[in-house]
Amino acid sequence: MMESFKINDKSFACPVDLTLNTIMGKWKPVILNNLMDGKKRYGELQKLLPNVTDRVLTKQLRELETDGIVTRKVYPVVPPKVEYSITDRGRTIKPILDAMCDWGSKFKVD
Amino acid sequence: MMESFKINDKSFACPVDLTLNTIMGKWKPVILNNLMDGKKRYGELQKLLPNVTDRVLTKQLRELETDGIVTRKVYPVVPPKVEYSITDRGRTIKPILDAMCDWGSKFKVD
DNA sequence: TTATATACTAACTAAAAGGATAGTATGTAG
DNA sequence: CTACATACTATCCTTTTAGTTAGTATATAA
Repeated sequence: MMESFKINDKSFACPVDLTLNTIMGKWKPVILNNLMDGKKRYGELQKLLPNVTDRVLTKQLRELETDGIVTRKVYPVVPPKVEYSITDRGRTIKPILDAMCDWGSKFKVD
Repeated sequence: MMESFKINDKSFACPVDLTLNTIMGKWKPVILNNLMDGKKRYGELQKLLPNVTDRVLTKQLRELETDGIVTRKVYPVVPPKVEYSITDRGRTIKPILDAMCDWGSKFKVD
């Protein structure tokens, strides 16, 4: 049988593919970088990422949640209050983000 | 003025975005991993990646070439012979691929 | 009673990425 | 003269991803 890599029911033949699939998404790296500094409410994330729409922000957060990278904590209050934080698994992604940051930084201009 | 990161005329506000944009593409990581072992002819890559079509393989190779990650050497013979190899810049991506490989490997199942 | 704040959801559109299939160019071997 | 090998290119289609705009729920404050 062929070896495979699984994260919440999605299967990949190659570990790199699994990783890319998990942390890709136009806004996921920024979201993660922000959450590395501590938990954030939905509205805070909105302000930190002014160019992402609600629909997309929510979607990326849900995917990260499904993959066990972030947790979503809902407070039963009105108006609603929801906090997002990074999980332990999520923290293990940091070396990758750092490596990507280092590589990309070599292309800085003025 | 805002800082930015540029790779062949594409601008990014964040180094991670530049990196993702450069190495993303469904087949780029595999292509790169294969080229790390040494140059390959087009037909060899085709055999190594049996699930990618010509159109897409060519496209990914061209993008990698444009970004200075691989070089394309054409021999003026018939039938054609073209060799792809990784550049020095391309080799610097290895730590990222390795980090992604390590992370994804934690999700291995039987 | 009305407005407010917050975190969404719905319906739709647009753009990007990837895939399928078929075809092209041409020196050389037979 | 014909077939062959190789590395593509051209069309068209499907899927995936992202973006736009508008709307919802509801305890509380005024």
